[in-house]
Amino acid sequence: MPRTPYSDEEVATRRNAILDAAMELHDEGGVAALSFRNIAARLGFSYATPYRYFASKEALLTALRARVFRWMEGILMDAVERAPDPMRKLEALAGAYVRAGIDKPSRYALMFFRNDELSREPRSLELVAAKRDALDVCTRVVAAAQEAGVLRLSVDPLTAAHLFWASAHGMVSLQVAGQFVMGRSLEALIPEMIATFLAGLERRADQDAVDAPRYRMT
Amino acid sequence: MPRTPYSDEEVATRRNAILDAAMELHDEGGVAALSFRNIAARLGFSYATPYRYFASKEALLTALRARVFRWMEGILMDAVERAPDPMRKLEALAGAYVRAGIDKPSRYALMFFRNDELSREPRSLELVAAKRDALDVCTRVVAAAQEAGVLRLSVDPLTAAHLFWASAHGMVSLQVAGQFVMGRSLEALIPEMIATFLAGLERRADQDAVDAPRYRMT
DNA sequence: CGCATTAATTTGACAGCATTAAATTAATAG
DNA sequence: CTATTAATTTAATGCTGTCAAATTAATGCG
Repeated sequence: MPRTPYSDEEVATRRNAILDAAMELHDEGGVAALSFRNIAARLGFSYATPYRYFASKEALLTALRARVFRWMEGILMDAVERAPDPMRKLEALAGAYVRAGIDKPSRYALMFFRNDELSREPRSLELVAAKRDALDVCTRVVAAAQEAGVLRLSVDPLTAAHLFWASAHGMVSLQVAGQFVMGRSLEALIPEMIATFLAGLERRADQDAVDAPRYRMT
Repeated sequence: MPRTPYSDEEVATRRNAILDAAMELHDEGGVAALSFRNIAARLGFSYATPYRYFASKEALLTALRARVFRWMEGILMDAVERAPDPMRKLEALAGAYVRAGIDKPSRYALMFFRNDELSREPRSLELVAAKRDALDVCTRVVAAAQEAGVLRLSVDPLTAAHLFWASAHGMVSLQVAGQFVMGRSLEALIPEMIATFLAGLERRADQDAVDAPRYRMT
């Protein structure tokens, strides 16, 4: 005799609709424009309805973050697929990452910047998986370059991928935050960064194989 | 016959008191705990009083950001002074930067993360100067290492300082944001990053001087 | 059909926030 | 003591997230 609950697909559809609206608002006006009330108004229902589908705003932001990581993963995979050889895949990967971050700074900020930066992120298998898959794209390209013999590594590919990611992330987030001094253009710095980084990986491989290191951390 | 306005020193004193309280609150509970009402309550006056000294919360955050950059500059200078030789100064600089960011993540986040990431930062000579001075510490150390002959550069010291900063920033902010995959410790990655980066600078200097580049961005 | 039952949604309410305008207090000079 | 002006406080507005209560909607039974 009772009313039947929504099926899983119906719930998923509504969750997706909420996330679609949230992404639109976020793209348009940043995280400041993202409120349950705005989302509900855009979808035409009341302001408390999202609570049926997301326990809190933090939970909604976590789901949105996962979406943005998936979006970035798609961009990276596209760029890698289009590039002809392993070295150009590495180049394309870094370029696509940087371009995406600069084209959509609010999305990039959502990936990494948190308002309550002291509290731990709520557990979300979805988000963890999305992050892992995005990093995996990078790791695979690095490993492929190594296997093809065009990039010798002094560290394992996962470590190299982390370092590569950190370099690119540092560039993008400093740029997005407007930290670079006047007259420095990112277009000029990014190739420098990539070239320096790759040369550093190779140099250290040489040193490990041939010579005593010129510089070594204690 | 009128009441005399506050002198510049009195105004500065009150501004400083507000910023002190703001820094305390921010250190304790992050940016979420930082409200005009909390600051005023801690100082024992009413919630609208800060508006006499800061036009908006964004203006207060800008002033606080400048303070944090000054704080970081002091940490970097201390570390550099203590180190005996140019190469160890570079090492100490990077180490101190990373350690400061990880020890005080909320301060580090304040330096670079903004809530309304789309709007431009309000003009503030104070903040611009603080940023420049902090970067100058890095540039000087890089230039000193170059002049001492222990670090050959393929780019000018300012560019190298930017790249160095971006590398360190990428590591710290990924760590602070909890992005590194399980089992990766920052303590292990940071020396890798520094060694790779410095080796890359030198390798490229070698290539420019001696040989054809193994890899070059187009 | 009416009706009970349960899900989904809406509405109301609360506390907190930034911000501005009006009201109030404090200090000074005649 | 009082007029004048600075500094502060209070009031008020319109946001926000969040929860509880009220309401609407859908279902199956008699």
